[in-house]
Amino acid sequence: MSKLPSLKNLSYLLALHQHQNFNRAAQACNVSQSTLSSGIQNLEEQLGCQLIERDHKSFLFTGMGEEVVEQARRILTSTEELLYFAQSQGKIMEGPLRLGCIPTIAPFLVGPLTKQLQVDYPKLQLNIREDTTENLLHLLRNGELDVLVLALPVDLQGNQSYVLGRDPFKLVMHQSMADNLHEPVQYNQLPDNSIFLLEKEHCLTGHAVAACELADSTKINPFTATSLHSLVQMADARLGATFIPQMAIDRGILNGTDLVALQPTGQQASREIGLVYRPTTNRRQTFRRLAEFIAQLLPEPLLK
Amino acid sequence: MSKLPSLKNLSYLLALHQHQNFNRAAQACNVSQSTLSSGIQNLEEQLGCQLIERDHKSFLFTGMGEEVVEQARRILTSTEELLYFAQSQGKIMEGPLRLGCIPTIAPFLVGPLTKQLQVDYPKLQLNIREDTTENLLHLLRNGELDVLVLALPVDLQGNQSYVLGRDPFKLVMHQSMADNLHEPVQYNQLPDNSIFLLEKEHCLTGHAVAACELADSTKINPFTATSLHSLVQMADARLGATFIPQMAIDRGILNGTDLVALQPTGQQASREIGLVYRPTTNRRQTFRRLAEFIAQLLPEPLLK
DNA sequence: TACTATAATCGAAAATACTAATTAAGGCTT
DNA sequence: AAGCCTTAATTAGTATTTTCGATTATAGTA
Repeated sequence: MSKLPSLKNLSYLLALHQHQNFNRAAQACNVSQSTLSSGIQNLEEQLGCQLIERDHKSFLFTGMGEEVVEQARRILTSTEELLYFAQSQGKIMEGPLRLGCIPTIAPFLVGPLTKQLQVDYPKLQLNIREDTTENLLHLLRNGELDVLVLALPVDLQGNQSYVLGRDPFKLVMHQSMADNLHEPVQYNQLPDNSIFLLEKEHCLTGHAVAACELADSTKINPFTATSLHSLVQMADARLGATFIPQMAIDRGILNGTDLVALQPTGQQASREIGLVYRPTTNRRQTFRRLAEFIAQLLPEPLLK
Repeated sequence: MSKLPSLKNLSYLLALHQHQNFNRAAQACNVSQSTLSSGIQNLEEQLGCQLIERDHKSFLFTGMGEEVVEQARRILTSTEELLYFAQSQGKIMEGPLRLGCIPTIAPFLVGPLTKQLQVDYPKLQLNIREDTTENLLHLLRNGELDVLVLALPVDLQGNQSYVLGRDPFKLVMHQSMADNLHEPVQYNQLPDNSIFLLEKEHCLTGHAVAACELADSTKINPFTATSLHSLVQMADARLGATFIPQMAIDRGILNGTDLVALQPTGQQASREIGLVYRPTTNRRQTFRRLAEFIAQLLPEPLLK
């Protein structure tokens, strides 16, 4: 059996991939440029294949190089997790935890979550990153985040998940608009272009349309908002109606407005909230505990 | 960030876990006992926790030690895969491939499979291990096998799978027993204790009973067989009837007997055959190709 | 008590990793 | 086109780490 590549050299390769420059990568690794350079050459020799195409001025990762980077990232992430796990002596609710959350959940979950975690698990250092589903999944893969709170269903790309609970959608509109409507609201009672949604980057848009069975796209206004708060303001300005998740309403997003929340059409007019983690993790116990913890903060907990 | 443990030291730990003896483990690693000993101590220091409890005469892995071993195994397997992948230059159908297969599939698949692989991919070195589902899954986890052919459904324990196709069950009995039966056979026409099955270690037993909707357990003879060939012989000796998969029949398991194969009851009286692999693998392309390859050898291919 | 087997320790030797300085080449500015 | 800047590779010397063989310490066994 040939000798295994060293983690050190693999980390050099990752740094080089990230910085695309030997000097900066070397700096990031706290070694000299020559060390990194020879480390990479070493690796190429051990793996018996070319990872980067060099020219005297610059270089380019080969296809094989890119694939090795991918796999190396997973190996290093696993090793870091092992180190962390051992060092924390199996204390599952202590130390840093990097959590990613989508923008249509974060503002309404993070407050109560951090507050309650502080009470129950004061040694847990929660680090939260808010971004789109797609970006969060990328960061999870790269080992830059440990766990995500997403709205399901979504292509988990090989990751695993716990289903935490459901979050009902409400059809929100100005009081004056709601007068002659019956619940659940039939959308054909609404004028064309009267429903406002978020930009399509937000998974909430698709989930709401599907869950609330809004088949008639002529009701949807082509102008999109960038946040739930914008949607609320637009509805309050009597521009039209919109879908708002119960979580946001519970956290008072409609306070100080003249908006009402009506039951929309749809067998199960709600989205599912899930906790997503790498299949290779060794922090399942932590995530399980966290899942139970978050579930109890949702409008309709499903877990446990 | 603390320094990562070295792969070498992790492999020392694995060897020690396997051999439960410093000298033998060191021999297996081709290093001296002192090297291995200090490697382990080094690892404990880096991880900041005790992995083995020592007494001057012997030692014992701690709970943490066992968990670290588990995770280390995964890391080393990934790294070996990376090495193998790079060294084979992405040639997906070359080199060694360790395949596990259950005993109710292997004898009827391996022959045609190796023969045809030899023609299409002569550089692929297929290494086959026959064992129960449970044992095979264990070997897959430990990185001692690369891929499994199993009958589904089964608890994949976090592994991933391709569904290859279906393999119908037939109710096999002596010609003289079949005379006054109509297909699909109603089991209440059969005497008590007249259906013979395999030992319960074989997943075929459960799959056949479920797929063929054999609800009445009084029909099942408590005496169990250890192989399909035994079942066939018992049926040929007019002891009773049994379920035999189509794959086995196609490969001539009934040749030279006076047995007939009847259609059993059941909406879908068949088992599913799947190819199972680790979620962390980087040989998906190989497995995908192999899956397509195996599928075409099944009675009812589903893939592609 | 001598003998065997075990794992830890120690010091020297060997292998490896690292650095600073230098080289070589391409692109940019003047 | 000359000079300068940036880039990655190379070189040679140094520092660090790894490894080994020998030894020690301990416990069980004949």
